Amino acid sequence: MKTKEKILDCALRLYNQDGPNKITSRHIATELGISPGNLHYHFKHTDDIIMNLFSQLSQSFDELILELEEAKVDLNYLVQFADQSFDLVYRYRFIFLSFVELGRKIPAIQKKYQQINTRRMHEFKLIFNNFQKEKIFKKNIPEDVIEMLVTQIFIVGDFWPSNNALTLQLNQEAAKKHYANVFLNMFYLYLETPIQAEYSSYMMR
Amino acid sequence: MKTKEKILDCALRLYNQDGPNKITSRHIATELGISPGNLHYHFKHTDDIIMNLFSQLSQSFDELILELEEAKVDLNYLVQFADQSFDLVYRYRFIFLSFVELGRKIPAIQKKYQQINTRRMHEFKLIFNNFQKEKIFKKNIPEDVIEMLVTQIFIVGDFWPSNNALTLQLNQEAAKKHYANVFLNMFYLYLETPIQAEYSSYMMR
DNA sequence: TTAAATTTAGAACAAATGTACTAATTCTAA
DNA sequence: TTAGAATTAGTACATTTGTTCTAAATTTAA
Repeated sequence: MKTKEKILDCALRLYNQDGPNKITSRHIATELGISPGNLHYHFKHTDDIIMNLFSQLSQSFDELILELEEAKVDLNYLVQFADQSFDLVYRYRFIFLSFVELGRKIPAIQKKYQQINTRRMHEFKLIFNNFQKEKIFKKNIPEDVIEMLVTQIFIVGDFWPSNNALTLQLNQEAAKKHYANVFLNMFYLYLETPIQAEYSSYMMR
Repeated sequence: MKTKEKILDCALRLYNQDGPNKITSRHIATELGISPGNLHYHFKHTDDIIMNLFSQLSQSFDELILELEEAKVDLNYLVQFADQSFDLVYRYRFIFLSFVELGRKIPAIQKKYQQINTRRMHEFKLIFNNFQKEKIFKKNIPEDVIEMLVTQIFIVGDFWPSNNALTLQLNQEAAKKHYANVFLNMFYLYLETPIQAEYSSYMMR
């Protein structure tokens, strides 16, 4: 593996472990057994490492949403999307655990997040409208209640690692399972009654 | 006002403005026009200031929950509780915007948060069970769906300032209004159909 | 093989930051 | 009024951190 990749991998691991505030370029260099001079040859600024990791994350997210836009989304697909999203969020959890501070320090992060968020919120509104047409969702739900559901979904989807870190501190598998459940249950009551039963089986994985 | 109070007020303002990472004890001292020596006479460690502010917050929260535990909670009361909670969260928003990092740096913060969280989650489960008995909530909702609702509620309740900071960046009044709506709409579908209409009027404030 | 490019180590510098220390000033209570 | 306590200012020090610089080592390509 190239040194540049090694630095990114090591940084991701240390950031996830101790948070980006506690980890300095010297920590990363020491952990890798290279000199600080070498590290800064590959990344002039320490923030470039964080920005680089964020770019990895946002690219993966872009790909996920692109698939979503092009697929025929049914309930099954939605569960699968949630699964993949949760994996991604866990992999780069240090970003979500310090999102606001990173966004402040590195404006490009905040800007890109806004793009992704706008796009996925729009996409989910379409999906839910479609669910209503196809009688997966109940028909008689006010427009703005659905609108708010989308906001709720993404707050939970982005900040479950923070909730986990502050309370239960579940490990990867347990956390994923628990919060994917919390997430998917957000639209349980939106489902048509016959679908609810079918949907429950997804939950029992 | 005593110097100690002035320091706390000023720190709260600056932390809310720029985040606790960017603000040092020197910043606070300069802003107040006092010397760093003076500031550290009142707070030996910079983190003591943060801890002190967090104690203010958690005390207010404790009081809110105590009221909740002792009151006969109906829908009206719940809306009022949400309102007060949102005011409190906004007032100390810097904490919620950096919750995980602060919890890591100052373990007492994390510990106290866990206490509060356990308590309010327990209380909300009781309230919702009661709502089912009193036919405010629908009867045929699975136990664990209600259980998850409580988790969802507190993730949204604690991290709406983060979502706001990263996306819409609404100011105090607009943010409160918007996210209180998002929050209260989380249990719209849980309400018995006749109650839903009545409940809508609360939303239109 | 060898010259150029790339990579690396290690030292050094500057700025920031928490905090300790000392002396002066102000306040308080007898 | 005055001695002691509390408060304040200002300086200084140690540590951390990002970053730069120089020279050595290694790799690459002709």
